[in-house]
Amino acid sequence: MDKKETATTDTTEQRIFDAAHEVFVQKGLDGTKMQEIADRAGINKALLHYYYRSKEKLYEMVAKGVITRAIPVIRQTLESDLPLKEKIEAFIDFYINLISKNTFVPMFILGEVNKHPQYFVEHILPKDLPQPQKFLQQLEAEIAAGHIRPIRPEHLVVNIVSMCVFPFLAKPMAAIILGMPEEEIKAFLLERKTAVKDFVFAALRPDPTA
Amino acid sequence: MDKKETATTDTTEQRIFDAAHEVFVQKGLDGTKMQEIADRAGINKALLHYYYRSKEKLYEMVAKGVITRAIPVIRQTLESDLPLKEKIEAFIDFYINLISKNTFVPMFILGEVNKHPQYFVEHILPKDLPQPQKFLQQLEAEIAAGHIRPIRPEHLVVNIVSMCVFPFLAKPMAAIILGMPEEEIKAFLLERKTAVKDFVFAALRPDPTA
DNA sequence: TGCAGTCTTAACCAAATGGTTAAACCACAT
DNA sequence: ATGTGGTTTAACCATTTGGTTAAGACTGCA
Repeated sequence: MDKKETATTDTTEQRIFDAAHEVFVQKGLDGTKMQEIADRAGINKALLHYYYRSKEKLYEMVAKGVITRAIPVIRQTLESDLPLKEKIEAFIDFYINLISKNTFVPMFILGEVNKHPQYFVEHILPKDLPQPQKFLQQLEAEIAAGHIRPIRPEHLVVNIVSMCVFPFLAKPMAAIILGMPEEEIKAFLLERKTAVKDFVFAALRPDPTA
Repeated sequence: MDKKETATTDTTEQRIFDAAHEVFVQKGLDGTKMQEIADRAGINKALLHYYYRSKEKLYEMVAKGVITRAIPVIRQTLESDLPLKEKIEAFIDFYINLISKNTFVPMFILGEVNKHPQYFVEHILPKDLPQPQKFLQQLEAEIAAGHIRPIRPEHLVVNIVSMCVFPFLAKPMAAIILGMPEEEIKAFLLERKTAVKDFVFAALRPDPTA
């Protein structure tokens, strides 16, 4: 019997998982010490190995948890039948809401992807990723109909994701460079929900000569 | 006499610095082992401490080097007297050129900023950062003159930087999600020089009813 | 050639780190 | 009360890690 199948709230196993999630997400695989997870979970370090066998396996479970929590909603957003404009709005809302509630997560994912790309692709990323094809096709149809300005669809997707995610990544530096105190930068980041939509739709307006 | 003042090309000290730069930029402070730097520099590990005294001091010098190499050009771009459109173009060109030649650097900077924000601000970031005020004022003047569509200047700056930097950060994942092989993703990233400009200027067009 | 200063090496050190072990503890069933 | 299986503990282990040390090698100068 696999021990992990019996996990319920507030068991030792779950407490370890929650603590590990917090620490791994902040400090990544290399920066996380097992003793720190144990301290945070309020347990003896040997239990980490009793329940999860190794640091790497614990990390793998945590990382998979982080990724698989986002996947269904990304998939729903990308693959739904909503009209394009509403889909873009839903996508932006989703991304900014998700990240503002889990501010360490994007940095964690990107950090680990860049540090251990092979490992991440083979062990953490699910095989059935959401496919942007439907979204891209919708975009192409709107361009062909002259409703929006021509743009290579991949660039639009990358632009939107960039503008949603990066400001959270760069928050400490942005606060300094833009001269914003903590409360102000927080408000600024939430304001980006409307700012990004506004910018994207402004960019997508057809040329007046078209 | 401060040993570091005598550094010239291909001395042991410089070889250590170059090796440390490569490893720190890829693996960050936590993930970097001193033996690895020594191996890469082809020297005995004790020399790391002889020349740089500690891991932290070596890291500090490398990180400062990374930051200070970019600052003068960012400052020139932001604070120059170029017209706004040309300034935006120069900024985008600069950022994408810089990053495509140092693909690990943005991840390094963001990683370290997020992991050790206090330390980074106090020890690595120079006190005299480039000020975006002139750029922001130019933008406000153009908005007031009706030449460009109203946008909160900070959002525009953040949008531009986001679209320049993030795609390089997310390259491994983007390649998978967009189904692009290595050569194609490279070309795609360089293509973003024109794509980002195009998008930004499209977004800044005044509304036809204005 | 000798000397002093600098550079380099190999061995060593103490602490940290991920992991192991055996015994104690706990709950439940007989 | 005893046995059993599962959980937890404290001590321990081997390796890794950043750093130190002392001796040898090298260089430049008188």
